Amino acid sequence: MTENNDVMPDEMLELIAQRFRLLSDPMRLKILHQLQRGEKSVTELVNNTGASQPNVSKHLSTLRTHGLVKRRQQGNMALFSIAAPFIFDVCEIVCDSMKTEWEQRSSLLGQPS
Amino acid sequence: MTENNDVMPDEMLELIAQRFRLLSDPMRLKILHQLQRGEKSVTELVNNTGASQPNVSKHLSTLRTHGLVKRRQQGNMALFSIAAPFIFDVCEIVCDSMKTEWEQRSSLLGQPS
DNA sequence: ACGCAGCATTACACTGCAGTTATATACCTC
DNA sequence: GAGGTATATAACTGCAGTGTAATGCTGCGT
Repeated sequence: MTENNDVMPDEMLELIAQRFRLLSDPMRLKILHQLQRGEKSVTELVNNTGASQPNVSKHLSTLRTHGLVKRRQQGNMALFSIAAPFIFDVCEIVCDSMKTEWEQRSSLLGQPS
Repeated sequence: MTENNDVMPDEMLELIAQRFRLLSDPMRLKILHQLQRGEKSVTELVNNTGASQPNVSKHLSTLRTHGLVKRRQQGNMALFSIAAPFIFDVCEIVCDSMKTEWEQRSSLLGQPS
């Protein structure tokens, strides 16, 4: 049997999973959240996130490789900014879902049957 | 300095990242995609995904632990279904983003400057 | 030219997690 | 209750990816 009801090749699933994986790290989310407020240099991100400089650079590198951020060189420093606004849409949905579930839990606890 | 501009505690980032991490595995996406078409038993999922039974069970277990699917026992078998519809919203956004980027690439290639 | 600040890259240790094998548990049928 | 089916769990292995320390590179100021 193993009917694979087509409509969704494994290759596609890999790509989608990869994109989610990029968002599955707290430090990367922190960096993206900082960038949401506009272009920032590496040093600024280091200061605002509390991570080490190599760490931030590495995250920015992978984010850029996968097209989530873009880089602009200005004199001595590198300025990064968001390249894929869809990020914030998915984050908002996830946040909302957490909020909703939390409210459901507390309302259930609030009025015991 | 290290101004942490509040508005987004690390604990929250951990939770969000965790949720994305659940969606960052192709096999789990495959399972969820199967469940999108309705309640399924473990054996059905095993057949439709091609994964081993322990593997599917384990994924279902973690998905359930984090509230993404729910379980209903019926006689001999366990029926699983989606518990967090928001999943498909975020997947749709990600898919759309990939599609958009792909079209941009191909349109750039299509009309060389 | 020299020294320094900003950033990237390398090599490496450590951790987490997916998948497998083997085994345990529950239920159904005869 | 014996045997088979459906699912869960445990222990283990291997790999991928995160963080760090050390080093390299580039452009700026003096």
